Amino acid sequence: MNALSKGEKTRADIVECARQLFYEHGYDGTSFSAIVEASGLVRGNIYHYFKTKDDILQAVIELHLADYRALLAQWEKADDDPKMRLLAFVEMITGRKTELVKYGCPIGTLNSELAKDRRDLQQASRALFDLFRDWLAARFCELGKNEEADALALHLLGRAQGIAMIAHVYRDAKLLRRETDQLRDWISQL
Amino acid sequence: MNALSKGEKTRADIVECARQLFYEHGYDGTSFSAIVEASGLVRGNIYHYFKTKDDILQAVIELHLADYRALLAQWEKADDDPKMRLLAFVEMITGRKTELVKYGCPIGTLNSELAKDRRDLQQASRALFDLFRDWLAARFCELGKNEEADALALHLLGRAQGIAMIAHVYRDAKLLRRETDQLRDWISQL
DNA sequence: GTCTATATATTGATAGAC
DNA sequence: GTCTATCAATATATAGAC
Repeated sequence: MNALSKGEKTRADIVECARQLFYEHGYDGTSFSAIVEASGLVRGNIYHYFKTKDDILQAVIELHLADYRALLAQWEKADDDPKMRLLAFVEMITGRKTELVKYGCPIGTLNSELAKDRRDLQQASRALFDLFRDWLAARFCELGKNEEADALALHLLGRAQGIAMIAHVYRDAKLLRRETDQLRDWISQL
Repeated sequence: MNALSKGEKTRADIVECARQLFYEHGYDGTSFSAIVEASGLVRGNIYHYFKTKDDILQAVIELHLADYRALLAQWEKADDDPKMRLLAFVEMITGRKTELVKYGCPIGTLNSELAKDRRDLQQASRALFDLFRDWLAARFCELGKNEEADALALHLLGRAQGIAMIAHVYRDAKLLRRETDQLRDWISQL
């Protein structure tokens, strides 16, 4: 099961390479050639799989969505307590601090870049924010905060984005740790 | 006084146009040609004033620095109370909400973009963060929070960045207003 | 499905007459 | 200080033999 044909595997390889390159160098900062080289393909061959660079980004966003959906499902499975589930979100941040300090938040930096000049693509990548927004809001509902659930979800998302951004700008993992501790306190006191 | 020679005025025009273009479309998203056109110059002429695009960015950063230094001085002059001075920082965010929702924070989005692939330039643009970081920390010192002044400054900067980012991603001015109200409360209760 | 060769546009940047 | 012409590099993208 889960067997991929050769073409499917090549396609999956391209998307995985592109995701990492987009994360490390940005969408605009990643050339078609860079993706081709990283994938071990030959120059013109990539066009057999993707017509345009924008198509690759769409596939990268879908891969992100699938991965994060699986992660959220895992958090829900691991614990029934809504506060523990919210803490799992914060744990993700501290657990990924090394890459966050180096490259920033994969969702935030992507959206931020695309929002400037590629509003069509930004709309697609905003689905990643929506995924977390809705999941977090559902947890706040579980806590009985139905009225303010969405506002609380956006607040927490914003806090997380701010932390990731400052930690990225100053390349400071200690700051990230200190700030996530405050987030944990905030959740505990809800 | 303050008279600019023709060359100096042309140079200042280029920098002002570049600043706006970098803000609206990003550094990488702004071509040399775009700056030339916006400045009303002729194609090759811009190289008389700036050897490289990176040089233009340096000048843009310095323009930003000068403007923000003047703004901070104005806030200090307007009120002696440290809390009121901190509130002036928050007022800036709400006062600029239209452009923040449209293009994000000029400092944050610039740093975020450059941090990905142009670490040399990011280091220069980080001076803009340092300017606010040091100024905010000085205000927390005035409040007697000497030990935690820098941590509080970075916390406030992060909160502001997170708010700007989410408001930008969702193009939502109401969210920005709601979140800055919370920042105001946070400052009042210090 | 793979590979070579190439088209076409745009980029940042330069040389040199005026 | 202004303008024209142009360069070299790189970008995305295509055609077509194998």
